[in-house]
Amino acid sequence: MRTIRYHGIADELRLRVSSGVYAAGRLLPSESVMSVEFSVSRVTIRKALEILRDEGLVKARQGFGWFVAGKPVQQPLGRLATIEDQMRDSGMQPERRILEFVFEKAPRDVATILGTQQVLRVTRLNTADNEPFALVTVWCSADLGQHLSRADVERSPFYELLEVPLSGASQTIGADAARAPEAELLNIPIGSPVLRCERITSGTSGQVVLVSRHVFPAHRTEFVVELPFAEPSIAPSGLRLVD
Amino acid sequence: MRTIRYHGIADELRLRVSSGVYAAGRLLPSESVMSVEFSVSRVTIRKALEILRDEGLVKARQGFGWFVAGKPVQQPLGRLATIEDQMRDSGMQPERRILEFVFEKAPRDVATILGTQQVLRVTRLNTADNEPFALVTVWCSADLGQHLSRADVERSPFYELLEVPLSGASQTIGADAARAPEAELLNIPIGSPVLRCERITSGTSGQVVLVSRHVFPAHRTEFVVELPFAEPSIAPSGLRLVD
DNA sequence: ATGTATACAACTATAATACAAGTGTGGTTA
DNA sequence: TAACCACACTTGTATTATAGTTGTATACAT
Repeated sequence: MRTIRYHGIADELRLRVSSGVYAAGRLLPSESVMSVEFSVSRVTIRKALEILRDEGLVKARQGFGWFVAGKPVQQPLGRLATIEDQMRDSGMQPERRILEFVFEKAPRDVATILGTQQVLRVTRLNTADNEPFALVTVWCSADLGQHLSRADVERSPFYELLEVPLSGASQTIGADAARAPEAELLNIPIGSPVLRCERITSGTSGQVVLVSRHVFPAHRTEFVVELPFAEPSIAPSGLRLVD
Repeated sequence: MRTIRYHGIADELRLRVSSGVYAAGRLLPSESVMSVEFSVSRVTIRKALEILRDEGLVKARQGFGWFVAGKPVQQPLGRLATIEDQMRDSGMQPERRILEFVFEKAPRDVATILGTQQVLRVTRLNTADNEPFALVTVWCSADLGQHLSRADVERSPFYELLEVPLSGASQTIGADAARAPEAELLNIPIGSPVLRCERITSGTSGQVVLVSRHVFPAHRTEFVVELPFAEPSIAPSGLRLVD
């Protein structure tokens, strides 16, 4: 299977940036240096860097260099309140009802993400004032889950029960039509639109810890995302920290 | 009865694609390579591949290669960029068709957000590989829009045309059922799920510059949010309840 | 009708190269 | 001391060349 060169290079550079090999605010090696390191032309290196620029990971200044963009991009996203907080603020009573708590063989896609076949699956229904508003399925590896009991997940949020420190997550948001079982549980007509969200939560060492799927009735929920734009961020002048 | 060669080859390739031997979004071996592998001519390989293309399993781009289709376009959030670049990276050919370009009185909600009654409204249809992909309506104040022509917005993304520096945006994502007019334009059945987004883009001095509404067919799009650090919750961040 | 062989056009990614424009540094000059 | 300038180095941009890819057509064999 052929791969496009600069995609692979972008992957490698993304790894270095996110893993801290290239620290925040510091200059990256120049395009020429990198082109020698990867044994490709400067054009190809640029292509890879431009991908990372589009992702907001790095920035460039003509005549100066490429440097790792700071954290400000990530700040506004993290500041958004979670749904439970908002519900409590508006005086609602959030509750969760555990529907299933089983150790089983994971669906293939989940298995490949988690890297394990045997998993613990917990399916729960979140309600607010006795109105269902979210159907959640969480998978984690059977190893991790074997310390948990059904009573545990009924009492506390999942994240508090795991002894693994969590570091980050990737969240995918899409729309879909409600299928029969979930429609019944959520008390909505079959085929009515729902928000479908898949979240992959990773540990500090980068391994995938949790996979969770959420289904929300569309008419009751929406996502809000704050998007920061290219701020005038100028790296301190005269600062060249290439080791 | 003679067995037709390329039917068998198509079966084999279909198997590889659906079983994940050829991962989604990645390139297949070139026609020449495959013709050697199957010991047939390039023409025969093409016939097999064209069968799979008709089935929507793979796509081709001249001078680039064949790649596995089916993966919905993922829009990374957390950066303010056009999705068209993203689509080009995944090997698609994005185009936009301007449906309407009118100066008019804004709907009340848009007028209150923009702070103006007289606005320029541009409605366009984004396509990828001649498949409708997004229905977008953009409003900006008539003052700002009067420098623009229909040809301008046909050629370049809206952001590049405005002389006002942009600072950030707030985006609301929800699901909905497709209504009649948009369903027809997007070539989907009425009532099928769509992603509905409202984006409010602001300038550096905080004033609202653009209001835009986007409608995406659900099966073709999803949004991705990268969260650097896990929120203290399994629930997706940014989700809010609709009043 | 089906498959092979061949040729060529159009397109893509990459390489190699050149030059413009911006930045920091250090030396020179007034 | 302060202003200036030359220089090395950077990114930004454009051009040309090339190998490899799909798109398409034609001739021919089975």
